[in-house]
This record gives sequence, structure tokens and C-alpha cells, in this order.
Amino acid sequence: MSEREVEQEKIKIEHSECGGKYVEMVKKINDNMPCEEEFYDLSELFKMLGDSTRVKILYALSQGEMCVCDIVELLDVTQSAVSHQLRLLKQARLVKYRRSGKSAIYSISDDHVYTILSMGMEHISE
Amino acid sequence: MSEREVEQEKIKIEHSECGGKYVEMVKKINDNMPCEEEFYDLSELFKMLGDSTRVKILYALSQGEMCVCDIVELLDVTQSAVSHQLRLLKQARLVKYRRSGKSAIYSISDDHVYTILSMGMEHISE
DNA sequence: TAAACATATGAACAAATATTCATATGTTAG
DNA sequence: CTAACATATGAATATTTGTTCATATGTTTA
Repeated sequence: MSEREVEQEKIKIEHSECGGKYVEMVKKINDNMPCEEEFYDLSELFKMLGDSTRVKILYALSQGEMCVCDIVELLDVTQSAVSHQLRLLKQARLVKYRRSGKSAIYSISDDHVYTILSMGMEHISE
Repeated sequence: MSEREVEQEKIKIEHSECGGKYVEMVKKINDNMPCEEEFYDLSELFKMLGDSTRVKILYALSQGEMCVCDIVELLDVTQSAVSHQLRLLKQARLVKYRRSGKSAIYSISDDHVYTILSMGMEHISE
């Protein structure tokens, strides 16, 4: 154990003054913490849902696939803004699309997304 | 094919071509759209989860209540940063806290939060 | 082929946000 | 009361992010 590590241990023990029982727990939790990347991905996922334009788009699509102009009509947002946001959602794999003639038809990429949305809605109405 | 997907299929058949657009469906959806405020609240909720520091804090707390210095130790973040983020989480009612001597003990405010987090984690590991 | 339509995209700008630093507040022990 | 500790907070800064505007790409129709 290096001098630095010893110092760290000392800090941890001193730290126990504040919580007592928490030190053990913190150690245990620390060993099972998901890695940095996992947290990054997780926050990126939620970040996608953290904008009202995007959440509206996702809600609309959760009712059924539709083309860009439908979304523009449904929400009160510019075609350009919708398109930009759809690109982000597509990158995050929350929506998929197919081309149909002049139109691009978008849809929710899987039911998981819908579930998370529902969970959120349930939460806010309490 | 999930029940929801079956339902979507049914709706799809009712659509006119997308030149007349998905007029019927859009109308139907439009009538049932949650109000602006609901979408705002929903996106605010997810915005709170859309930052890796906050999501780490919430994950840690989902393992058990702990004080600020525990969180600081567990994550690699400044005490100040943790405190600022905890304030946001508290404002959003995602965490609650109680004072215990010098310490402030934080905990997840309800199981719903944990469920949403889990859903997210499940989603990213696919 | 040209015109009309649907969608995508780059650049610029404005607004929102996370962190840091310094310091304030609140609590306990000596 | 004072020192030491735990947490909170305001201001400043740097970064990220969403929208707009102009325009490009791609598809169908006349």
C-alpha cells in the first residue's frame, strides 16, 4: 500500500465520524458502481428525452408512425427544427425511419422507449 | 408483435396516403395530445436524469441513503458540484434529505425514480 | 426536363447549463 | 466562545444545446 493509499485510508476512517455505518456501505457500493461509460450512455439517453420538442415528437410517434410534415402539423414547430431533432433521435436509436416516396416515415424504434415515456408520465401525475 | 404494435397496425390501415397525409390519425392524436404543461414537466423530469453527475448521484442513492461527503467520495466530483446538483434534484423532488448533526442525509424520494433509472439501464444494455 | 414538394443540413445566434472558486451558513466538540 | 467540520450558495466562465435562416438534396409529377 503506497503512502498515498495509506493517506486515503486515513481520510476514510476520519470520514466515518460523519456517517459511521455509511463507510462500509460506500465501499460496497463503490465496488459495484457501473463504469463511467455506462453512466454516460444512460445520461445521453435521458438527455434525448429532456427536451419538450423531442418528447412531443416521441409521444406523437408512440401513437403511430408518421411523416415529418405530420409532426410539423401536430406540434407547433418549424420543419427545420423537427428535422434537426429527428436526426438526434435517430442517432440515439430512439426512432427509425423509412422512405416512402417524397415522405420520410418515422416511428419509435422499440417498445422500450414507449415504456420509459409512460413511466415518466406516470411519475409526473402524482 | 406487442399489443401496442398491433394497435398501430390497425391505425395504419385507416390512413390515407401521405399526400393527403395521415390526416385521420393526426386528427385523432391531436385531440388526445397531453397539454403543453404536461410535456414541459415530462421533459424537465428527464432533463434531471440527463446529466451524468446527477445520474451517478441518483444511482448511488438508489443503493441507500447517504450524506454529501459520501457522494463526493464515491463519485469523482467536487463537493460544490455535488451540492449544486443535489439542490436541483431536490427541487425536482427526485431526492429528499434530512439533517443529522453536521451531515445532510439524502435519499431517493420514491421508488418511481428507481424504476425509471432501471428502465434506462435496461435499454442501453441491448 | 422543369417545377413542385418533402426533407435534410450547415452556419450563426441566443439561451440554458455545469463546473469552479470563493465564501457563507449551520452544526458540533473542546 | 472558538475552531473545525459539513454543506450550501452566488458569481463568473466555458460549454452545450435548440432554433432560425438559407439553401441543398432527393423524389414525384406535369
